[in-house]
Amino acid sequence: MRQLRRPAPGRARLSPGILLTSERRQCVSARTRERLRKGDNMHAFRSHTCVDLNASNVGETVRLAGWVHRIRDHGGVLFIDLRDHYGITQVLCDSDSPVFSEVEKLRAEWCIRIDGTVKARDESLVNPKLPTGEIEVYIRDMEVLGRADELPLQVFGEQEYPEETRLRYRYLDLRRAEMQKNMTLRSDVVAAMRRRMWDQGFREYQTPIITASSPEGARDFLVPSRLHPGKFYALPQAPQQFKQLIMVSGFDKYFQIAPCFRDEDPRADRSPTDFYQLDMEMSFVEQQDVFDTIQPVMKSVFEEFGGGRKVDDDWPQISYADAALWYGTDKPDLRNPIKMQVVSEHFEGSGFAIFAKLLEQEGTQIRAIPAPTGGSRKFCDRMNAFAQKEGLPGMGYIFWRDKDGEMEAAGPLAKNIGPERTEAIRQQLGLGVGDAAFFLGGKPESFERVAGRARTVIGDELGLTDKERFAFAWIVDFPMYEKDEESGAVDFSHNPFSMPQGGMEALEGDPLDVLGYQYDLACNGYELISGAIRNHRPEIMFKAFELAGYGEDEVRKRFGGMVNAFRYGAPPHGGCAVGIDRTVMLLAEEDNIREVIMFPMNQRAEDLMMGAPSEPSTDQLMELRLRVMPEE
RNA sequence: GCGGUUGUAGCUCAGUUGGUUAGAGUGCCGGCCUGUCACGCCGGAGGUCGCGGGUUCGAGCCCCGUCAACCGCGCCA
Repeated sequence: MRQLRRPAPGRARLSPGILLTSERRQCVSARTRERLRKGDNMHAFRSHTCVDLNASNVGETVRLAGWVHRIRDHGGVLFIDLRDHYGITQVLCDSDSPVFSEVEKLRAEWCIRIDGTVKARDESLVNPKLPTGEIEVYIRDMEVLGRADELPLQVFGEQEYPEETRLRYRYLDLRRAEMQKNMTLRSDVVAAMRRRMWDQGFREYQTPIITASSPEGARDFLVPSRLHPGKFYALPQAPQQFKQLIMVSGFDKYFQIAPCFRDEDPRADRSPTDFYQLDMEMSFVEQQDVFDTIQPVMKSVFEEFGGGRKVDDDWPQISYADAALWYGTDKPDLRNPIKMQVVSEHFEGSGFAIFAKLLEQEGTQIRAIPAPTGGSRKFCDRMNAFAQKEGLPGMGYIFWRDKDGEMEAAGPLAKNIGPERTEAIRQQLGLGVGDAAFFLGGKPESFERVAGRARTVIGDELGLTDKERFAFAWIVDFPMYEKDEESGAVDFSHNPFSMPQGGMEALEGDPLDVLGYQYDLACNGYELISGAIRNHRPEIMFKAFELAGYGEDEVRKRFGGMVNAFRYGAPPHGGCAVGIDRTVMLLAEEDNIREVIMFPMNQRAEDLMMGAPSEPSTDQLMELRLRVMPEE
């Protein structure tokens, strides 16, 4: 029987038996079939992959298959870089070869099979950049397996292409080295996550993809029901309720590499339509138990696949309130050492009228962003311009410089508030000559986010942020509720199924003071994990929903399945979900999530390659008893 | 829905103060070349300067509108 050569240890393996023999017969050429009849013992397409051959194979007759990566035509001799998933082998051909005239016609990205002899390269001709660089294969036979039209994008080289082109011809884009690397990295990361969850006693269980719409989250994707005209299924935004039901069902430790579907507008770090989570849930645990379980999984994945970048040992737990104050975001980048501070007292009744007047209003604050080494007017003006671009009136600043051996505070603010207040601020922030500080005022929610972005830009521009590092932080104590600024209505700020800290008693007071056992993991400015200890007590859940304006009937109607389940001995439980796409994005050093997804949607949630979304046929609509409303 | 940036050859980009026939590199096609590995050399094709309107003797360049792409805001329990 024809056999593939066993790949060398440590190399990627060729999956055996991709096609059954009978199927394989149909896709080989007449010429190959002829050869097989003659007792040629070779596999129909290849005896080795394009990474396999080295000096030890010299003299062997081999068969290779792959894509024409690059052709160098010297007239009398042709060099071809033959590429497959595993590597590149230089094959060559001169006018003595029986197939020279056919090889001359080859073009980039044609898929071919060649037979040939492995030859040692002269020492001066060895290519140290290739694992196969010691040898080359002299072509004695060649078969075109798949011709290629003129290419809309080159596989060879590092030319950049518009994303529209890349997505429309994704199969070509994916042939490129960078994408092959990203996709195999992703596969390896997922395998590692699975292995580590199993090692910790978790089992993987599947949950439905077609399910019921769940309110109070992102927008659902709806699926019309043919058997129940006028009714709709929904694709799950996450297997949230199912995993909780798995806990009620007594399985103790669950995980799943779960697809999640949300009909939301995309961002660079957010895929529209669908994305993947490492979803996990466990029974009889408190918050710290969840951290202790998932933290080693994440840490080891980052250590294994992080390309040698440092992975912090200390993962601090920071309250949501502190994160907002210090970093202006609930997903801080701790590689950036800058911490913001409240400096209101130094501006109360000061000569800087804008801030002094502001502070007379209820709920206002002045906060400072210290900027060590940022002490030049040029830099300060640039940051001020940044704040204006972000929609703020501007950012006041003070910077400290040396004047005749004495420290001098400069900038418009320093003049207005006088030397004593300026000095007090400097001492509070721990700054000195050559440093600067920026100031923002108002109601925190009005400037916090811009302040957070300014902190990031300052850290980047001053080179304070260590890029060769993964810095993690658990963000804890999220508020259960928030008030809608316009309507004044109280609603859940995060997961409505989270257990409020303090239980039933806590729900008797001001809802806005209630914190939840709800947590995120931030890494380098991205939210990688979100999770919670769940509310498994029906009476507390009804109360929690009541505060957000949902009556018991409403809750039963919408979450009836889960609420009922909690009446039959629900265990305390909690868990979290890891954003797989974002994790891989960080590991691959990409800043766009589409670089680590094989077939992503574009920015308008369209698949240009497959043509999604598309209009249904009239028959399909009839069957579903749907009619499309014309556009206004 | 809103804001920012970009839009010139298949691709990456240049294009001066508004002034002759809009360029380069790369890719493509043809020719030459027996040691290249980003091969080299010669030649060629390839353009509705995103689209529409305006100002002007004259617009790739200025103005207005519009479309598309990306990034961000809203949104993302």
